[in-house]
Amino acid sequence: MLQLHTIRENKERIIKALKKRNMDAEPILSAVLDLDEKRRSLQTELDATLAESNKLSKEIGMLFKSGKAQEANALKEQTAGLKETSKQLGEDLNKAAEALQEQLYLVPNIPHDSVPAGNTDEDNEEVYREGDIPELADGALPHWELAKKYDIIDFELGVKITGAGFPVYKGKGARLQRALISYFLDKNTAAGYTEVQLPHLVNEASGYGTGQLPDKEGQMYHVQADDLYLIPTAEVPITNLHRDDMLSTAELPIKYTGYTPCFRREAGSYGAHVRGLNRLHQFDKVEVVRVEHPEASYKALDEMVEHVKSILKELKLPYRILRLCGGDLGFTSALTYDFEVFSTAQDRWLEISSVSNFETFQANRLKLRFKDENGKRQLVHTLNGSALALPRVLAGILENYQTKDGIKIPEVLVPYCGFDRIE
RNA sequence: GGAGGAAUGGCAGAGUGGUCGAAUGCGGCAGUCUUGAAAACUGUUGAGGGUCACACCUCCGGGGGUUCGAAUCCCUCUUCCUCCGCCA
Repeated sequence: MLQLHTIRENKERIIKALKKRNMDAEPILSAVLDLDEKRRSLQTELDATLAESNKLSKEIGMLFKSGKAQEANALKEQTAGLKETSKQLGEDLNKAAEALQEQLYLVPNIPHDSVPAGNTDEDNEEVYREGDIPELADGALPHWELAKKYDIIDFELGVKITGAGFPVYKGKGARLQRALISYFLDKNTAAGYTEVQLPHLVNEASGYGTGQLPDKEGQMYHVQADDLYLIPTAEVPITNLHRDDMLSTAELPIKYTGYTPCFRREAGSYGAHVRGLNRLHQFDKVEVVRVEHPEASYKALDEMVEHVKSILKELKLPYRILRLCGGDLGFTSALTYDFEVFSTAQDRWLEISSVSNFETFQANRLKLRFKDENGKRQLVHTLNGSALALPRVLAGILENYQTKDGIKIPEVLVPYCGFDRIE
């Protein structure tokens, strides 16, 4: 959520920046500013009315104390009208504030200057590429075939016990998955991130805090009986750890890493591109989250990018980094880098990490602030990234490391797996 | 799940209808003293809105109500504690 004063002072600049998202923000920003003005004038009016009745109440109190009951009772009659007025103003004020909030929730974050214009993922800008794309022998298989061949992931069993998009990992498949989680967590904690284990269900306030609500309500699983949501990413519980906090500069930066399953309804997406592990309703992910001083946040973003690079390098997977264009940029993000590994057998790139700076967008919703060097309260910047998302990394490993008679395990994972081949 | 109790400023803890946004202690900040530090002493110190700055308004877990007036009374929700039951 953007801050009102930012909109008041930078309307034209914001409109221009939001054009990168292919959005004409003029109407909504004007509506926001109108509602803001309305809200404030109602507030002023209400304040004046309340000040008047407060004054009268005090007088009445003093009169009673000094035994002048009659005069007091006479004053009482004067308060009736004020009461009526303030009640009405209060209602109007609430309505205006609600309408304002509603509009404000619809405004996406302002893209960073470096965000390229563009409409779709085809307009994303490749900024880095590393690793050789292996030449596979004839008969190389996509991972869902490999999964079947070596009996390491069973999609049909998942369908039986739950539904499509809930795979069952078996034997060395399950072990490899667990190995990846441990390896990622070890890498992240070595880089200074504090490991946390989190609830996999969150309440409504948390959903609003990180921006999944209200705009992405349909993408989360909702447990109606208790009004809780299954987390779509660890970002939600982690970032909300600091909701409503007032931090000191000494506490910054805060760095967390956490492994959780992630649940996404992904309603309406079916077809060839979602086969196998490519898109699931439940998947595992290790996330990193940072809470930063505003002046340090872009340096932090670069650090996160370098960190993810170091992991992919160790796994020896061919990957590229994209700077997302305005049209592809997430609602809450100011700047996002996507990491994609090349899936040899599918001959396409698979997104395995997304690293973003949200600047103050989430912090404003979260009321997550700190006292700066001058003792002034400021919103922090929040950032997060996957390090890494499991299924597509697994797909990449299976496909890129396959040989005629088995799948090799990347060297760094062998100690975690306890085996070096899947046959 | 049942029965009781509680929720107040960074923390602890007073306050049961009228200058209470809230005593007191601790902590924080500033100063005096000191070569420096500690101790002691003095002052200062909640948040949000609003204003150039004041004024002013709101906030004592959330929501609603009674009253001229609510931290204080009533209803309701949430959370925590104690006891009982159940349980990995």
